[in-house]
Amino acid sequence: MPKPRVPDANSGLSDQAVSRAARVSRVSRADKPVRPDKRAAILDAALGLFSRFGLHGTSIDQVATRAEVTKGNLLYYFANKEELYVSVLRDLLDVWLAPLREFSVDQAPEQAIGDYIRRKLAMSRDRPDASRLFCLEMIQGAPLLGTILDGELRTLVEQKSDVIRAWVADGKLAPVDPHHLIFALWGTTQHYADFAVQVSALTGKTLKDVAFFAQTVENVQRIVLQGVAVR
Amino acid sequence: MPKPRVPDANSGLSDQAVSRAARVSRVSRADKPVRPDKRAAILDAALGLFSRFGLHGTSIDQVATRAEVTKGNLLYYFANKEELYVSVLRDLLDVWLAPLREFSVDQAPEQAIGDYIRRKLAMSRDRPDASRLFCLEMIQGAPLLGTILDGELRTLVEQKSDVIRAWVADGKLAPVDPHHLIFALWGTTQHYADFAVQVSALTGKTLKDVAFFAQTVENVQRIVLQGVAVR
DNA sequence: GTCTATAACGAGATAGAC
DNA sequence: GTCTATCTCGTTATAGAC
Repeated sequence: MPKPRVPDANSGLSDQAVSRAARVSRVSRADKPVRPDKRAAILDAALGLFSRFGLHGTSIDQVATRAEVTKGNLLYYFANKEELYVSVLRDLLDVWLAPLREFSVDQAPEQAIGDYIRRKLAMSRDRPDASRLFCLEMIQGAPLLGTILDGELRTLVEQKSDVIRAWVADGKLAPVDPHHLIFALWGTTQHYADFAVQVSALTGKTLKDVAFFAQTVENVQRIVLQGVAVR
Repeated sequence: MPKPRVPDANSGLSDQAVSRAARVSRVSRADKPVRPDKRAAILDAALGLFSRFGLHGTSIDQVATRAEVTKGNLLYYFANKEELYVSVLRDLLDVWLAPLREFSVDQAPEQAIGDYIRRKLAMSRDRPDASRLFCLEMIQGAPLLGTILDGELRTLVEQKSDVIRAWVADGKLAPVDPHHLIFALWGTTQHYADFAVQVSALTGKTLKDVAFFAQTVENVQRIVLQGVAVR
């Protein structure tokens, strides 16, 4: 039996690489949801589940159900479960690395670092699933991301580290090790995505809350910026 | 065949919740490793696997093999997989909360925060498995830890938050929101455990490396302490 | 308490009709 | 391209001998 689905309007979430326009299903005529391409719907459903329950905690059937396709159909698009998982990961890599790529050399250090914090926190707010998925990968030793990420990320990090080193040399920044500064930036910002449950349990708030988001940006910026400022 | 188990004195596991004397297997006569109690061996093996691959990524058989018991025997000690998992979690809770418990009211803020950073980083070094396991739990929405942790942790955090608030009120600390400061402390320190693969991929070092550990403590302390110092 | 054997089930993947 | 049916295997959990 065919199942009628509730249309569900697309409340435009627009701008930024951070957004996820392709995710939302649109309505064609009356009741039948139309997905531009089913592949994207599957990837999207998979992301949502993998990022919470991991590869083994998620069944193909669950993904299929969520994507509103059958298991058989899913396996027409993706040869097997692992291929699906890796596809999700690879598709997400650019989004994931975007904030660091934008880490600007041309700005003053406080500006560059402050902006980076804001972007990363926006990522934690808009794409917590991405954050969680990469976190899960890391915890397991990045078996499937290993090589892909290692080379690309390493290069990127070394680039940005050079910038930071230059700032320190120019006396524009307190003498911090670039790697540790970057880890601190990652740690403080990703925490709000990966430990969102804990954050909301303790504060009663979510980054979706506009005021709380602003307050978070402000606090993280204050701590880190003052932490690396020249006295 | 019944196997003779050496009673084996409990060589006091002494200092710090952070150490893990019970893990190491010892040799009795010639070649046979003797475990004080099998239950502990199972819990230990389970922790190692669960903290990497999660509940669903780990099979009972793998745990049994690692603990050097049979699957059947394991299920004599723990009724089912989930009970084993929860036992691991519960046994670890005190260890996990220890650093925050020691967060001292009697010290000066810089001292208290600096010490806390050191203790948390020592935890990331000595018990990365604990850190990873709780991280996995959080990512999944803490389904099994939820109530246990929520109440206890919440109380503890509120206590410490009051201390921080008092410091701020007394002008001993820059005006930071206690919650965000605590999140920053957690994020920066736990990152070295949960993302250890990434850290070692980018720096070539581990917290086990004495010099790197010292350097890490120093950098994190510098950033955070200067970040919350009164100007 | 500890073992082996096996029942019972879930999930990944394939086959083949439409 | 999409579906249903089915094969197959790994895993959980139980039964029962020792």
